[in-house]
Amino acid sequence: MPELPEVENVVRGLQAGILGSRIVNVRCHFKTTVGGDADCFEAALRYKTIERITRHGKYIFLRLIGGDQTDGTVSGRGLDRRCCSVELAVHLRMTGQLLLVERGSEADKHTHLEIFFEGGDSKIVYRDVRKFGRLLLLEGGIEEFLEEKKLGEDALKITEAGLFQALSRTKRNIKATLLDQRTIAGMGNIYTDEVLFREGISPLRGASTLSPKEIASLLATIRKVLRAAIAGRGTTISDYLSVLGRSGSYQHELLVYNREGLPCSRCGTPVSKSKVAGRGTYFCPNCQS
DNA sequence: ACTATCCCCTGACGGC
DNA sequence: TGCCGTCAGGGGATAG
Repeated sequence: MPELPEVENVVRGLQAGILGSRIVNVRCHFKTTVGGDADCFEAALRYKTIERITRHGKYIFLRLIGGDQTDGTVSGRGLDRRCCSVELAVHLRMTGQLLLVERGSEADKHTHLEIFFEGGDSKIVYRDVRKFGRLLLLEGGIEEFLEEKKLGEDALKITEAGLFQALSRTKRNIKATLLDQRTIAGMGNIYTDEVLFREGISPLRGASTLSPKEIASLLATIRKVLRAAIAGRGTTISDYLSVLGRSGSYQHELLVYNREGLPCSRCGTPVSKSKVAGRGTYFCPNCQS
């Protein structure tokens, strides 16, 4: 399940692989992935150039410019380029993958989209076993989209003051609050459990009961864990792969997630699993309170 | 406004 | 071997 570190690795892979490339063809095999109208989506992408690739939380944004011409020149030369740029927002949800593969490789039954580029011998494919992921063309800009979704600050950018404010105004527990993308964007089930374990905080603890000191420590750990996971090329439990098809390595660094019944690395008590905020939640009943 | 629950979707897995 | 139920979970929709 791609969370911030996995998405960041995908962004870096895309930047290395397709930044500046011009799209010459798009094939959509499952229209729900692109919001329902495959023809419209394909036409909107065709002949555009990928100018910028960014991320906010678990969303990837590709800025596309140009298009509407087949002769290779950037349209609107001498005009305001912004008038023909569009943002493509991508959310991988649970099992989505963006892969850079050989142009001639066959699309399997889980490949929902193929994007072909000018020159070169590769293409980008979007695969998604469970079909939860979406690729969405934004009418407005990124800022407008973030506002509409009410997304919180990115987990690597939020300040102590910002996190304090977000945690103090809810009656929910800390796990549900950190998972809520409107509070802080980028945390998912795995990294939330890991961070709370490292902080010795029970997932059931009320978010608003954390002291400023605890919040400062929590944020430092959020940053530390996310950065280490990015450096470890993400966590591969079942589906996550980099753009080049490579597994992550951070699953080997996990201290509680997926470790039900195994001894806590700090005190030896068996790691518990229960359902919190509707998610399978791993924690040490002795170390976290 | 806030919170909890259901739903989407497929593959893996356990029980019989 | 195969059938069936359950689980996994991000986020949108809906209900309370």
